[in-house]
Amino acid sequence: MNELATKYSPSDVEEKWYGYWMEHDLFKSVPDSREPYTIVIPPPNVTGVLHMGHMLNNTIQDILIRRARMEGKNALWVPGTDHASIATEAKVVAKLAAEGIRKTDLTRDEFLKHAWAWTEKHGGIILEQLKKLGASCDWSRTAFTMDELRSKSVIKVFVDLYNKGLIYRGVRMVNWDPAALTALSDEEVIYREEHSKLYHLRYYVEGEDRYIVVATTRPETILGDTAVCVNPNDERYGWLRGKRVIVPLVGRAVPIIMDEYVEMDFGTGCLKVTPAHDVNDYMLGEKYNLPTIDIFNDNGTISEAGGMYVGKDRFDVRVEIVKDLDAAGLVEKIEDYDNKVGYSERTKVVIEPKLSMQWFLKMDEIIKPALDAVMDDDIKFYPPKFKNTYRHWMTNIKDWCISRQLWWGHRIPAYFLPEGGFVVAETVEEALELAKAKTGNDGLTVGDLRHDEDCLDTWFSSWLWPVSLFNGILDPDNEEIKYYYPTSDLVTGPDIIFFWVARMIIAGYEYIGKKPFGSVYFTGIVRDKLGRKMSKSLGNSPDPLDLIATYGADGVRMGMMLAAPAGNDILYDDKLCEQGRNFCNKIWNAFRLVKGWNVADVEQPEYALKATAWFDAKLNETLAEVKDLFSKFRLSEALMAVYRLFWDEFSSWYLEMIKPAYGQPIDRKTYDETLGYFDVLLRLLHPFMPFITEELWQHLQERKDGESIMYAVIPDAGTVDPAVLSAMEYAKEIVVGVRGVRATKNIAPKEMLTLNVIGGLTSDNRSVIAKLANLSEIKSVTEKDPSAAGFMVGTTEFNVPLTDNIDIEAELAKLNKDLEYYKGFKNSVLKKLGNERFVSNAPAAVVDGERRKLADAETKIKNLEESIAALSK
RNA sequence: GGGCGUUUAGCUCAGCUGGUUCAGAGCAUCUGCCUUACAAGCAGAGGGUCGGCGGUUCGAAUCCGUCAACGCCCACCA
Repeated sequence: MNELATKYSPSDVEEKWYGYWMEHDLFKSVPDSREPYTIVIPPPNVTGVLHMGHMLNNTIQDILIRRARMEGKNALWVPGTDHASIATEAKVVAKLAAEGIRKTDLTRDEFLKHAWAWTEKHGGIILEQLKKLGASCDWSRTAFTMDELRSKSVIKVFVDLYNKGLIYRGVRMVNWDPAALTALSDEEVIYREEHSKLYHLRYYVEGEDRYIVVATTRPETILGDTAVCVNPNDERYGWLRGKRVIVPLVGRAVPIIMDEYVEMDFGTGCLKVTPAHDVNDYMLGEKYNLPTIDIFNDNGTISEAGGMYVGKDRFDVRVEIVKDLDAAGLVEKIEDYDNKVGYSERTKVVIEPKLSMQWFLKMDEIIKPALDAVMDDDIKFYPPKFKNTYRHWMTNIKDWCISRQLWWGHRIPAYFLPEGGFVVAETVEEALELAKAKTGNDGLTVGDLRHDEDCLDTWFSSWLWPVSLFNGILDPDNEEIKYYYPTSDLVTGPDIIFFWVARMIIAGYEYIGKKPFGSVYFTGIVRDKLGRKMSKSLGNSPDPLDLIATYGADGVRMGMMLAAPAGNDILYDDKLCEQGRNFCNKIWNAFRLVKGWNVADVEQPEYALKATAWFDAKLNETLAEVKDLFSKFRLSEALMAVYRLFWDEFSSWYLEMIKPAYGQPIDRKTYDETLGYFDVLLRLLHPFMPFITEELWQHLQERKDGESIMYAVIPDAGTVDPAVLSAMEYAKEIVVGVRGVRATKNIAPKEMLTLNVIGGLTSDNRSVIAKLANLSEIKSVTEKDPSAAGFMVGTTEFNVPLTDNIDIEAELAKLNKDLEYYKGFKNSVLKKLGNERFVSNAPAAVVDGERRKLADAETKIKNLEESIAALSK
């Protein structure tokens, strides 16, 4: 053990201990009599790879899990992956395309075979990456949103909600993704501000030479115009009442309708109405019974119904039609215009509003318990500002479009009947029975039923995650759901608050009648130094595995946590990981130091007794502080508290205080006993830095096979005597004062000095001061030695007699500067105390405080003046 | 167009219901050190009129108003 290298080398250590933890099943949890602490992982996309966001998120979860485990709780972190319907399907389609295979050439089953092959090949890579980070998930429970249990749960829930009348099917205007060829939910549409054009087009009045001008950002949609609308109060257009206008180029005559929906101030005050391709126009169409002309194919090209430009892409047509309109003299003008355009979250193409038959979940009633739970803090959000966001979404919620025109996902359990209509059932056999009952036709066979082609939105399975992981849908009374549910904390990004968090809360109440988790910790977004979100597409994100290789998993974990207050974005910088790595090295070397000591049950010298009494207090103080910070999810502050405890208090101060003379024995308290300082420090650090702490903890004492710091309990804080702490802070200031004299006077640390204390020193820690400042003597004197360099701590003046001549001018200048400062300070206090209203209004304690400040300042001024006088002689 | 949040040292942030020298921490910077655990280190030091303005108060980084900058969320103005 004495041949430890001077630098910590993470790679072998990490592999070794992760293997050890796995081999001994240390991550495993089963229900028992202990209090459970449970986290379900936000399931990453099954074919995804680890990015910086995962890194942050999962580090936090692991810290919480490990800490809970060390508090004696039965800690369970359940891992798993999400089938990510649209994202995965897009990847498979792209892969097939590269091989020259089109999705449309395949049957559903053939396609799914490819998709499963893809999933098996790439699936789970991300989970392996999490292991490198040290994630202490119970891998025996690894779940998948499309495994058998989860799939059955989803189908059962669909049927149940349908039977409750909460799921319905109908033709609605939905967000259509022309690349993925599917409907999307409102949440899957991202709006972006764009610089575009506002085209002013001429619509001639039928049979007249007069025309009106209509402004539009989408000239290609005139192919689907079935009306023009003006505001009935708009005097400019009263004459249009009852007339019809000619759609430019198209030549179709469409009616003028009048509705107050139209803003008179916007554009020209005339609105073209295309009911098939705009949500508002659709409403107008309904209201005025307008025909709808769907001019687009599913892939965004112009359909036969468009009549012109058939088969051409919508954006090409926009350019072309403007040219043609212009040639025909039908363009009044073209203005620059900024508007919001909706894009598909996944495929990044412009969304097309489209009328289609879809499945929806009614939201207005089902959300109620979920809204209350968060508003009443039954589920706590950290930071709480997200309560607002949540409430706003919940109170403006619309029905959830849950069907997708995709194959990779949970197929909707609806079966269409030959005579029209459909039935909904968990299995085709049940569906057949229902169909027979519904139609009265006993001759129906399974072959007569047509299974709905659509599958469900990915989030329709992940919203069940905290429930389905414990089989709470299929078997609501099982031991596991009763023990682990509600889970404790959820750690996730605010970007999926609606997609996932809100919906899990809804499902939790609907299916278990209880909240799914007690607290939600929203992490920030990881950004680069320029403030840009780190992403693969921008190429500004380091590969987390490279970082782990460079800095060690512990170093990276610490680096992430140093900059990650709850809810704040974190600006990533390699410096952070460097700091983490350096800290590992510090811990490593502190261990090398103490391990070299000769321990024995020996009587301790005075300075060591003082040091130990103080560090006891300091340690307990930090234990309490860290516990408090954890309870508030202030993890970066908790880490900083431990960091400073280890580096400053323990290494720089305590170890220097007790450092034995070469070969001298030292007592066991520092490291050679259970719950000795080193042991407790490692325990405190372990949730943040699991690998190095396990490595050193195993070196600390002989351990049994299977024993691990993972289950070493973090002790509760003992009582702290604040007087012990402040006494040592005072002693430290004196030491710093002497060191300052050494630094300015160029005196080597090994040269012993005498310290004169004017008026004498009141301190229990003289022995510690003498040791750390390397003093041969601490002497009480009555006045300053003119050849000494001085400093002041509190109201006491100290000086160090020097053998060399000192620079009297410099010393005087320093003293005078101090004197000026304290005189100014005294004046401001005097002014305050001279203020009648302050003295009569402020609480007595505050006034007393000011009086004390005044007395202190006066003492200091007197001391300084005496020193100056002595020096000036 | 609505709502929310942020603005404190060069950087990232902490400062809870106004009052103990409250203006702090880490990093970075500067100076001196290869002092027998650690140069990925040790010792010491410098650095901010708390975004601007106005108000409440004996007293404001903290409370109120207002302005500015930045960020996020939501919304059907073509």
